[in-house]
Amino acid sequence: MCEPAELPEYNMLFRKLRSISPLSEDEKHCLLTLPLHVRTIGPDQEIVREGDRPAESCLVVEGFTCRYKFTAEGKRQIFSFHIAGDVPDLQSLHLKVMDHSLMTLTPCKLAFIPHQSLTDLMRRCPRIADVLWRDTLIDAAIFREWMMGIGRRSAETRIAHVLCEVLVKMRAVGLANGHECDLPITQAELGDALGLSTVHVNRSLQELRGAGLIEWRRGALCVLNWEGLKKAGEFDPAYLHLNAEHENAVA
Amino acid sequence: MCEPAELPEYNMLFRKLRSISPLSEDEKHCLLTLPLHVRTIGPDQEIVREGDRPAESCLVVEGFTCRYKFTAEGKRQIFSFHIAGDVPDLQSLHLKVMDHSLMTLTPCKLAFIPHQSLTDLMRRCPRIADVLWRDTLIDAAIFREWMMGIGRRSAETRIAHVLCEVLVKMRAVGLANGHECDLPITQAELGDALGLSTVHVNRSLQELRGAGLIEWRRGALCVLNWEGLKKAGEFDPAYLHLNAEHENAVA
DNA sequence: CGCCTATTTGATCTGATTCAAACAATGTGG
DNA sequence: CCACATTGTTTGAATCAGATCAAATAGGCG
Repeated sequence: MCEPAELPEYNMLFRKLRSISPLSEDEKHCLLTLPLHVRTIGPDQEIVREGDRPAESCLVVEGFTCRYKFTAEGKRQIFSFHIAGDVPDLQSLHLKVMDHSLMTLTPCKLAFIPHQSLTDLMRRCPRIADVLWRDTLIDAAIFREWMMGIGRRSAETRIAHVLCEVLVKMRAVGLANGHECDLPITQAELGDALGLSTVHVNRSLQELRGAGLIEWRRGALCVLNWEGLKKAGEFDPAYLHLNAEHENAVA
Repeated sequence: MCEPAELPEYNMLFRKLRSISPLSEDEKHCLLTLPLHVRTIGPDQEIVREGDRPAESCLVVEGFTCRYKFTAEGKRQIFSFHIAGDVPDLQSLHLKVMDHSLMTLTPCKLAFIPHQSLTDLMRRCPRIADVLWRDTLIDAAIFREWMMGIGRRSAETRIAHVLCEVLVKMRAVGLANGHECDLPITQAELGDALGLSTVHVNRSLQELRGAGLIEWRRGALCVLNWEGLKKAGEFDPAYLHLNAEHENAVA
């Protein structure tokens, strides 16, 4: 048996929160009191469904998940991708009924946290409440950035942008080495996130590859020219509001 | 001189918060202790600019405002419209640097609230902190809904949807009579919000008018066929998470 | 090997953009 | 009260980014 602090579920949560706000030792210890129920789940599984009233929130410990919803005509819009450390349905703490669904994209290890435990934690440690609120606000900032992309930017720019975003987020929680990270999602999923058809995602990716900006094979993204990709994606990480003080801070 | 409770600034804030969560008399009185500095401002004026570090948040008392940002190529994306009762930059409480700008669309009466006062209020009255957090989460839900529209719905559907949204929000704070409300924005602004060109907004509006769903002249929107417009916009108000208990609750 | 899923390519079509110009409404100063 | 400027709406025509349809190729895996 190992110490709570070493368990990957606590570790990822800690890394995530530290990436958006400095945490004291006290606050770190506070986090370790959270009861987490870990569950392993396959790819393409629903975690929470639109209309549900969850009594717990889910921390991603391993794998990739996404939020999404379907149009009346059956078209899917993906609202966000989530990586280890994220708590994609934290909002259900204050919005009781889910207005969208949550699913795994890859096999995942998820840790479920009862809302009651979160409420207790935040009462004992108001600073953590602030950090969690901040996290939901950053979520909203990312939605805005995606809106901007979908509404006003070209397919190629959009794709470059989201690739930058994923890499920076992965780096912030220590899941990237250099300019490489896992990205085990399909082009169709990327299309559903960016409001593009699979075919067009494919052709735009070829442009980015052709320009020597990226490689992306077997679920691994490798950015060959970071400055070039940033420029192609009009990417400025300010909207991610990352904690500049900590070691994994972005370039 | 009139009682604080009757001043429109306190009244609109109260109505807004009540529209998303029940408020006790105590909490209502708590709100009245907030120091507000009211200012009147013309149309098309910047309130806060991307990069700013505001020390206060702004409550819309009268008029319409919007959040927005420009692409590298100078295209504007509007992220949200804000009506009386909204506090569009509440988030600056936890995200110090603005990642987008805020401007008036019409002449406005704005009430500025120092962050410190908000922090004090929330310490004294944690329920209000919860309601404000909830408000920022509803904001995010609206972003998701707009993303869905921009990414996956036709121009006509998008427009119908946002018109439904505005009417419901106006009704929730008592600013609509029946199926009519003010909507003093231009078609160009609507286009920037929905990722459409002005020309296409115009033609799509003609469809909606032709179908007998709406009238929209001289800054006033009149919905002639609510059920029809809801259907045309695939509109389901669940994502607005309005407080069903209170009198102005939606049909 | 054979199956299933993901990527890639080609051809065609279309919703929406762009450009350009006319028209309507509102406001302003003389 | 009217000429004129300004801003917003409307119309028409040409064009294009991206969708759709259809089929071929390539990986991964039991």
